[in-house]
Amino acid sequence: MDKAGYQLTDFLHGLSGKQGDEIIRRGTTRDLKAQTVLFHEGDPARQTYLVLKGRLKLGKVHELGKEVLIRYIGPGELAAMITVLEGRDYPVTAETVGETRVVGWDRRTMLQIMAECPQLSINMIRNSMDRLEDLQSRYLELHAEQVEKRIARSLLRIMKQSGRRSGDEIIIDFPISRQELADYTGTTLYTVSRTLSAWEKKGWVKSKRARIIIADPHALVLFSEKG
Amino acid sequence: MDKAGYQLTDFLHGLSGKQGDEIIRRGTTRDLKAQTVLFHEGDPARQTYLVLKGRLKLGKVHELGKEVLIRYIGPGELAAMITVLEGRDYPVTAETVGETRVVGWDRRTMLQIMAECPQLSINMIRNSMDRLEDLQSRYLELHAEQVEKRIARSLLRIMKQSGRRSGDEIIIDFPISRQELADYTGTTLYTVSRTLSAWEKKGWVKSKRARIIIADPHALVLFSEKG
DNA sequence: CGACGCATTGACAGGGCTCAATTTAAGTGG
DNA sequence: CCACTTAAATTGAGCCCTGTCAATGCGTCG
Repeated sequence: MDKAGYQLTDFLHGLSGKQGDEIIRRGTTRDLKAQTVLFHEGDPARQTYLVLKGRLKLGKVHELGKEVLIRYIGPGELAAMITVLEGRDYPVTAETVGETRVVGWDRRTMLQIMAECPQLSINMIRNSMDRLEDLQSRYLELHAEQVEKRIARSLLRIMKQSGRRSGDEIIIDFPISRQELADYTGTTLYTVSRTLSAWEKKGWVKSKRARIIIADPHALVLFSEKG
Repeated sequence: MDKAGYQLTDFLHGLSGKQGDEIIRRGTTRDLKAQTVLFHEGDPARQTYLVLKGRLKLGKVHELGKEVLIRYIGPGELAAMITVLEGRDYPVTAETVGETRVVGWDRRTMLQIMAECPQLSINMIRNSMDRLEDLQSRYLELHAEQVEKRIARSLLRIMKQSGRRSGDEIIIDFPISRQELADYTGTTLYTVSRTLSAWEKKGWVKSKRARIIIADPHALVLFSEKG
């Protein structure tokens, strides 16, 4: 959506095309189907992944059932840097959303590349600081804000990250279920469902099964900020 | 407490003493009194701080009153890296706990140092990944766990970070009020007070005004893990 | 000693989670 | 193209956890 924000978190930002190509060549590119699970079962090795196309859904599970959705990782962003730096498992689950292409590097290669190209380290810090800030805000909201407001903010956040404008409306262009929105917001699918129903009556959103269209972004923003 | 964990997050880890001294010399060392507020009012400039002694309390405020405590920053850790990398304000509040000594670098100096010494970037990434993971866990807990368990986990977390052993007991060796523990846990001081009172009857903790002693760490761990 | 801030405790209400029952929509195979 | 299956979404009812408010107690410091 926003090209500037994009490049800000882009792993390869600030490099020449040649350097970037070389770095990507040294990793293993893989095309993944929707709902492929990474990091755990079926994943060959501990690698750090760069998303080229599609989207990774990072989550964290508690005791059977309870789950939170940490973040969606879009093109240009890295996942599982921790495996490289600490050499241990990354304690989150990852699943692809839609057709996804990633590049993976193993620990040794990644450390080599970082040593050769300091700019990458800087980019990684920026990106992890951004994520930290994002999570800090959501942490605060989870404690301080009522569910409906939080749902609004979640929608807006996802919209900013992966929205596609169509006239006055904004379409979230990947499938997201009530359950997932609930996990992202920190609530239950029931509450999400009720809330979206209410908003649909007000004309703020339209939704089909796992598809959400924000019909009146302005109203949502107002609601999320004052209520 | 744990020297290994310490070095892991140490900004200067992996450098020779000489290099470290030189880097610190290029910043501005300052001694701060308890409850000095950083980052905002009274803070001369946007700087990145390294804590040498004492402790910084990072928080984030919502609308009047509501506040969450993001993290305590101990010796060897950095705060406000974002100001260096993005050149903008760091959206959290910081306050010193007890007598504290910090070194501050401005944006330009910091970038120079990083360029000269890539190891620092690596350390910064490690540290921010650790924090990210910590916050992810707390985010999950805030959503999935009941208050009492969360309070237990908060206490244990703080204990690990700043506990001092004394026989079987562990003393948290800086003053922490009910309100602060509540902000850290994501609850209210009333609930914290009730819970601590109950635990005191069970002999799990002892507490005086703003001082907490964990009398039976084992029981607390068991409780936090099962219930 | 008085005053202020921190802590305790009780009573109460309500937001939102839980559980259960339907309805709707999307696949699937004949 | 239609029955059939399965997953997602809706909606209602009830209740419990925990936040809110108010009153009181207690330790510390000027």
